[in-house]
Amino acid sequence: MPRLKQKIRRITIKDVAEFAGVGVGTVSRVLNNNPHVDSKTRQKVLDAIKKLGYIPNPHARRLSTGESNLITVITPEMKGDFYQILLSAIDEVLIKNGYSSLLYPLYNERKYEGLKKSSDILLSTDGIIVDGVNVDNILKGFINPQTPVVCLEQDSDKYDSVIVDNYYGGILAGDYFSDFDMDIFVVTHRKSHELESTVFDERLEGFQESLERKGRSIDKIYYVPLDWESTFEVARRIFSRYKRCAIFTTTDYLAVPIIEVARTMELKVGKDVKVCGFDDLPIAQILEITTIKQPIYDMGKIAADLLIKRINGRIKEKIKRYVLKPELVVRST
Amino acid sequence: MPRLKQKIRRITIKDVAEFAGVGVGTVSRVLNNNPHVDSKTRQKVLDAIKKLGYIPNPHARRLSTGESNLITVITPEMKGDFYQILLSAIDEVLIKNGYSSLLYPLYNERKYEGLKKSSDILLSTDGIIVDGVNVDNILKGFINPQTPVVCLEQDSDKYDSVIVDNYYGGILAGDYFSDFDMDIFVVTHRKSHELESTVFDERLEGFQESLERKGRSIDKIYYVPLDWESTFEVARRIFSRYKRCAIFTTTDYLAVPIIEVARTMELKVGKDVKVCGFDDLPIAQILEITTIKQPIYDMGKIAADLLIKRINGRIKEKIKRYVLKPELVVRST
DNA sequence: CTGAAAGCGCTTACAG
DNA sequence: CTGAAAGCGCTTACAG
Repeated sequence: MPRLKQKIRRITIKDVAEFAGVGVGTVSRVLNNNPHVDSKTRQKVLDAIKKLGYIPNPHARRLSTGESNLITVITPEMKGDFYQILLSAIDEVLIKNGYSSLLYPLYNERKYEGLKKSSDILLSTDGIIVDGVNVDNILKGFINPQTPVVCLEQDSDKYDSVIVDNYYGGILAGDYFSDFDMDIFVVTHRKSHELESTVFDERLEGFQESLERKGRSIDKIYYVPLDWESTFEVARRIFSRYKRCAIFTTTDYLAVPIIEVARTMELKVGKDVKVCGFDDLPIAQILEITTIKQPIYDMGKIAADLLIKRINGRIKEKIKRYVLKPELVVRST
Repeated sequence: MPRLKQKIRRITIKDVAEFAGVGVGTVSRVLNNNPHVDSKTRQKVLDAIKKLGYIPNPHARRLSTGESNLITVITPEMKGDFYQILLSAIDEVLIKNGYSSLLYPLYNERKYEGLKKSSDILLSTDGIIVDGVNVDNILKGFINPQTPVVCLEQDSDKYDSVIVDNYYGGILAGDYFSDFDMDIFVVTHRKSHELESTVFDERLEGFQESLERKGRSIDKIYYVPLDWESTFEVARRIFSRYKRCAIFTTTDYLAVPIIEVARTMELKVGKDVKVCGFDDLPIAQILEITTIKQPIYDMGKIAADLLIKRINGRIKEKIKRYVLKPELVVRST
């Protein structure tokens, strides 16, 4: 005889059934919009629910059905427009299929540890989408082997993956820049932490490779943290010496301060100063930045679709792998 | 006889018990680190768990205990350092008390609707922290009346709240500026959406009030969206006319582009151009921006502490209300 | 269309 | 220290 510890008794489906004078099964059917319920009975139940202020217990439902209708979405961070778009795309697909997303951004070291420790969150969902970070370390042994996982922006030989050909994107930028008769600089970010993405390096490599093929080379690479403070400094340093140059930034995010400094210094951006970013973030569209467009929305959509299909067992193949191609979008910079 | 739909059978506590030759109760005790288990028995169980690859089912646990050890954290968005700090502070308290946070950022309209509709997420947690957005609309009727709620940066006459005196912060900035013998401008953001915060207006009001008391007034208010693109434009417009002025931005975030433009135009920031922000974000510390410091970390910590205490029934009062005072931090701008 | 009942996988007071 | 069993609040196949 457990549970003597006096808890506040919640209103349950049983209370509703009693009040409405029906069986619990009928209440459950009403709750689940089962059409095989007489409309009068349905109304009685609905009234009882309202009267008693009944609120269903999702845990009981999940235990009973074996499904949570929840999807865990793990991201390395959550700042910036990129994730806004990605998550919107994912949410759209999930909602359409009756799922909700459970966001788990690893915005600090502790959050990462927390994931390893209290895998409770991962265990309670029907599927997992992991962006950017290497999952095999994190998930191994913590989740049910049956739980489907889709990797985004990260290769995996264990799970499905949706990746973007960042190297190819770099090539595109390099091909575009190789015609310019000016010094070529790169402003990029160097991975400084296990959890950070390697995409910047891949983009840089492609860029370098393309230039070499065309007999050109990078005149200088500036490494900056992923923030604007430092990039402003770099931009001022560059433009105090060079009034004419081409700059490739491995993300649009870093292009912004550069363009702003150039404009403030009254340099002709798009003519004397060429800038090409990467990602095609909303800010690149607003500021009309030439960029390598990454299909962020598609990435999210494809990943979510894939996961849903896996959950429903609608995929036969062992492991699926999507490689999306970025494209050059020439705008005014 | 339900559940004929052939599901992949999970390994359960029962399998482990059988394999280890003990009762399920004992397995449960091992799982929950109950000290009253013989160390040999414990080892047998542990071996069985490993052998079978057993993974506990959190839904069953939650149904049984009536607790989820989960806290929902609702924020109006998730961009920027502010939330990083706030969430870190909250997480720290939660983890210490054995809880995990479930992040629910309302980063778009759909997400907001989703919250109203699928209240599943809210229903499954032991408590809720809501930042910025007005909760009464959202939560009314959706959550258990027993579920404790703490409002952050938002007053409530229904729930506990932790707020910052933004008006007073504006006063502080006004008092500071009133001595400067130069034109005074404000760059701020106007609430354009139900979900946006009203803190900027409160700060502006305090600022205005203080200046009036000192016989001064704002020469011009610039309203911008909460992004840097527009703020750059505004900054260039201001500095093309005024080489000497004092600018109050209702958040540090907006101070950054202003300072950068001023510096790039080689104006003397801190001497000819005075800038005071609000929040004391990390960026304000890095760029040494004078600001009105908001105790972000404390806000999160106090809110989380309060919620935990509520959950544990350690608070008698009907409604608790904390009002934190911001303070002026004079740095180099 | 509807009710009674089994079962989902745990926890825990009880009785050894 | 340990096992048997009740109970958490749902869903659903079964038999009307």
